[in-house]
Amino acid sequence: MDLPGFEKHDHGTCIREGVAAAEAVCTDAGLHFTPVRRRVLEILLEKHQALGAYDILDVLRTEGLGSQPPVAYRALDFLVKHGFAHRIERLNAFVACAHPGERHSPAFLICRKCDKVAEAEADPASDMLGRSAASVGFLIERAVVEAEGLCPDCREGAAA
Amino acid sequence: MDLPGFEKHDHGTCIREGVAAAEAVCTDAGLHFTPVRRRVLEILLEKHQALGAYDILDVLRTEGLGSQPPVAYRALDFLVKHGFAHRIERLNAFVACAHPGERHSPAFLICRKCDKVAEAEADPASDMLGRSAASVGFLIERAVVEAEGLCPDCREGAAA
DNA sequence: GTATCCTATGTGATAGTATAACATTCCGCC
DNA sequence: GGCGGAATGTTATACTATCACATAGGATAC
Repeated sequence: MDLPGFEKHDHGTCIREGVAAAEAVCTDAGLHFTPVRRRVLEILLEKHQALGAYDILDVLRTEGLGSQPPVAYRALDFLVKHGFAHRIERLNAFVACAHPGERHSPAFLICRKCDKVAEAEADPASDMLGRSAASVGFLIERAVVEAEGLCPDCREGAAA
Repeated sequence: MDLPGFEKHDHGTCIREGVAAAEAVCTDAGLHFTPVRRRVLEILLEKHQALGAYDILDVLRTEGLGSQPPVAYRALDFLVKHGFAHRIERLNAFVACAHPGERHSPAFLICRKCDKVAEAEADPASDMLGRSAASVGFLIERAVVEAEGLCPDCREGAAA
C-alpha cells in the first residue's frame, strides 16, 4: 500500500496531479471548477496536513478571494462532496484526497507530533466492524476511520 | 457480538449497572465520583444516543447542578478519560460506555434516522487499517471508528 | 437581444462547540 | 487550625459552522 503522506515523493507533482485530476473529473461531470475551489484544493495539496476552514480562509483573504467563512466552507463542501478532499472529524479539519476520482472509503493515519495525515484504504465491509454491523443488521453507509499515533519519522526521534 | 443499543433489553438495568460499574472503578482507583459526574453519567445512560455537551448542561441547569459550559465539559472529560463514556467525533457528542471497566477500543454504529448509537469492538491492529499502518511503521495509539447508516429498526420502516 | 433561470459568490449576523483564566470552596491530612 | 490538592463557580472568549438575503454571471428559451 502507498501512503503518500509518509513517504518521500516529488511534492510538486502531487499538487499538479491533484489539481489536474480534479479538473478532469469536473470537466467530465459538468461541474464548475471555479477559481476559489481550485485555489482551496491547491492550498490543501500544499501540505499533507489537515487544515481548518479558518486557516484556509486566512489564505484566501490575503489573496482577495474571499473574506467570510461561507466562502471557505462552500468551497470545502464542494471538494468533499465530489471526493477531492476529505474532512477529518477528529480535527475539525480538511485534507486533499490522495486518490481523487477513484471510489474509495478512506481511512486516515494522523501523526499527533508532526500533524501529517496519510490516507489509507479501509473497506468497512471487510473488517471487524463490518462483520459486527452485518450480524445485527446495521446498514453502513459511510464510515469514519481515523487513527491517531506516531508516524515513522516521529517515532524515531522520540521515545514518547 | 452484543450491541446493546439495538437490542431489546431492560434499560433500567443498563443505567443501574453503568453507574455501579463506574462507582466500583472509582472506589478502586481512588477517583472522586462526585454528584455532577454521577449525574452526567446517568443522563448519558438514559438514552442510547449521543448527547451534546450543551444538552447535558441544560439538564444540569434545571437541577441546579451547574450552569456554565465548563461544568459539563469537566464532567465529560472525567468520564471519557476514565472510560465511562466516549466522545463521538462525528457528532461532537458523547455516549455512555457500554463496557465500562474493560479495556477496549470502541467502534460505533450511528443510526442517521433515530440517532441511536451502538458500541461495538474494533481492534485496530486486526483489520486492514492496522495492517496498512504496520506496513509503513505508523504506531496507532488510538482509533476513531464511527460508522453511519441505518439501524435494523429504521431499515425496516424506510426504503430510503 | 432580452427575459429567465440556475449556479456561484459577497456579506452580515448568529448559532453551536469548547476552553482559558482566575476565584472560591471543600475535604483530608499534618 | 493551617496547608495542599482536587473540584467547582463564574466570566469571558476562542474556535467552528451555518443562516439568510443580496448580487453577479453565464446558459438557454423565446
